[in-house]
Amino acid sequence: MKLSTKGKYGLYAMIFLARRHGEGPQSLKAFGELNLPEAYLEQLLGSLRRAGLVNTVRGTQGGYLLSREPEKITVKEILEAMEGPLCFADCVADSDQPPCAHSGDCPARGVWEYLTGEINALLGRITLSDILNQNLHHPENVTEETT
Amino acid sequence: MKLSTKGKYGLYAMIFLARRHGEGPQSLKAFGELNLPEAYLEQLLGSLRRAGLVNTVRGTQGGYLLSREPEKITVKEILEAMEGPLCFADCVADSDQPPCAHSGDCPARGVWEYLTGEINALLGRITLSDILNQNLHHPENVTEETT
DNA sequence: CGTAAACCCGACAAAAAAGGTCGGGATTTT
DNA sequence: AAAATCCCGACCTTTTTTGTCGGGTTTACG
Repeated sequence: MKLSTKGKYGLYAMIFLARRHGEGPQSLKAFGELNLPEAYLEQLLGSLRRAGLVNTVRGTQGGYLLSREPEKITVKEILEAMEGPLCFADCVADSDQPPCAHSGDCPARGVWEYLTGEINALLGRITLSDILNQNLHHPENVTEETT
Repeated sequence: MKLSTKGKYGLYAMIFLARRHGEGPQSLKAFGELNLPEAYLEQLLGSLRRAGLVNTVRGTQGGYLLSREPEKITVKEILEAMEGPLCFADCVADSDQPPCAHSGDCPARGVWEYLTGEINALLGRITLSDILNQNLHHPENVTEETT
């Protein structure tokens, strides 16, 4: 149960851009300080662009910049751009999916849906500016369930 | 961002056992109704046993059974047994891990820690009996963030 | 206008992980 | 002893991940 480097690098790149927000386009070389494979990062930035999270300026002096304010970009969007939508079981995401072993009354289905919803909500609550400000609050609702 | 079949099959198997809880050992063949590759499932059940989640009885009339009551087994334990611990970035799980690109003040680290904690808590709250009873309540703390 | 600095893009490839299969061994009941 | 089971490691195939590479396109600037 781990995140791929795509997701990690993608978030690192976005955090980098958030820090430089307002300072004009950041060239690929500028990302050098992150110590990530440059050619690979270029690909990832392409995905982020196609997902509408970054804008690019071509030509000399060009580079990448956030398409929106850091407080309007969530971790959910970034990870989804890099790794596709969160999906615990195909039968949940894709409606025309096979039997999932126990069609009809599959008892696991509820779990997948629940988890997908909760985790997406969680990821959707965290923005780039929250990260810069280390503003990651624990929602104080964790109702104790210890029998 | 998807779960592997290991995680899925593992949970399916555990739900199956939870349903038959109290009915004695369930042989591998009994799992047949789940329509999963038998030889593969056998492997997975081995992992579940080694993780202490199922007990086995060998010999004729043998099979697998839950090692504890369904309300004492969480989805977290099951998924961890199948896929290893949740880990967004190595630097969080493993303390002697390399630079993670921006050692020192890595701003992403807080996110990984936060997410790991939240998701583990979430998964740890769901038990097999919750699943059988479709008792997946939304913790009513989801503070709306829609600006 | 020419050149250099950038991004853009598709093809390729090595390595790792996923997803199984197989054969035989060990245990236990009957 | 035979049959039903689990146990285990070795092996294999396919897919995904994690990149690399080469060349094309766009644009600022002198």
